Amino acid sequence: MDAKNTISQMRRGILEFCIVSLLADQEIYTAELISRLKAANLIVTDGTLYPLLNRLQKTELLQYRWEESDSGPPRKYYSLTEAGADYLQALETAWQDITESVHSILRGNNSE
Amino acid sequence: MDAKNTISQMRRGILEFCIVSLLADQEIYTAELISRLKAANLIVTDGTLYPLLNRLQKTELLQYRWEESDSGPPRKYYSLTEAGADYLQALETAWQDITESVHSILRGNNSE
DNA sequence: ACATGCTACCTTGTTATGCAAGGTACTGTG
DNA sequence: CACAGTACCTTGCATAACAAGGTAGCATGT
Repeated sequence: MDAKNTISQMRRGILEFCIVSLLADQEIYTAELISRLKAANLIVTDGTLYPLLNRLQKTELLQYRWEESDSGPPRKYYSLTEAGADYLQALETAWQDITESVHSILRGNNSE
Repeated sequence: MDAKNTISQMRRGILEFCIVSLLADQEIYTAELISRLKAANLIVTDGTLYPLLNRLQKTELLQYRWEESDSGPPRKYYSLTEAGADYLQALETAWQDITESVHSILRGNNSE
């Protein structure tokens, strides 16, 4: 239970990074995002994603367009704005910095 | 400001992982932990660390002993308990899983 | 003896995120 | 026209990092 907690917490922010990455090259709607993330072992509920997507759209990092579906109500297909593409680059840099920090700590621990 | 926010959020949980890693082989007290983390580009304030260390100690993942200092009040030197060592292993696995998830998303994005 | 500064430990209030649970609305089917 | 399925969204909770502020031990200088 303790480990589970921190392992969830490790995902904070990373989820946003993954979503922005997935939207880099394609328009995706929410349910598809969820199954993409699930395929990468990142289990998320729609109650997590909708607020996140709305927040990113309100800050103009994401945009969407409605598209009708063959099997139900219309869907919001999201994509990156230009600012969103810049943001993705910043997140990629941040991710590299963090992994490097973690690795330097793991390395430092064994050698020192 | 937006990017800064998520980049901070990316560190959630990772900080705990780093601390447990640093304590794997040595006894360290708080100020030393902070400078070790700073050396790895993970800036943290003591207001973040003290609650974290107390929490880990209350859940019996960390233990401490008092040691007097030449230049001021005594210090709490922390180290891992046996449960803490197991916890570290769980965190290492979780970290590997997460980095793999992120990489699979980054890769998948370029190829698909 | 005492004031001052430094170090170390700790607490409180704020903000933000992920999640569970619950709710609304559109679409197709019998 | 009821019903199931899909898609979108909101509310309340728990947790973590942080800023700011507080207490107390120790050394130094007068």
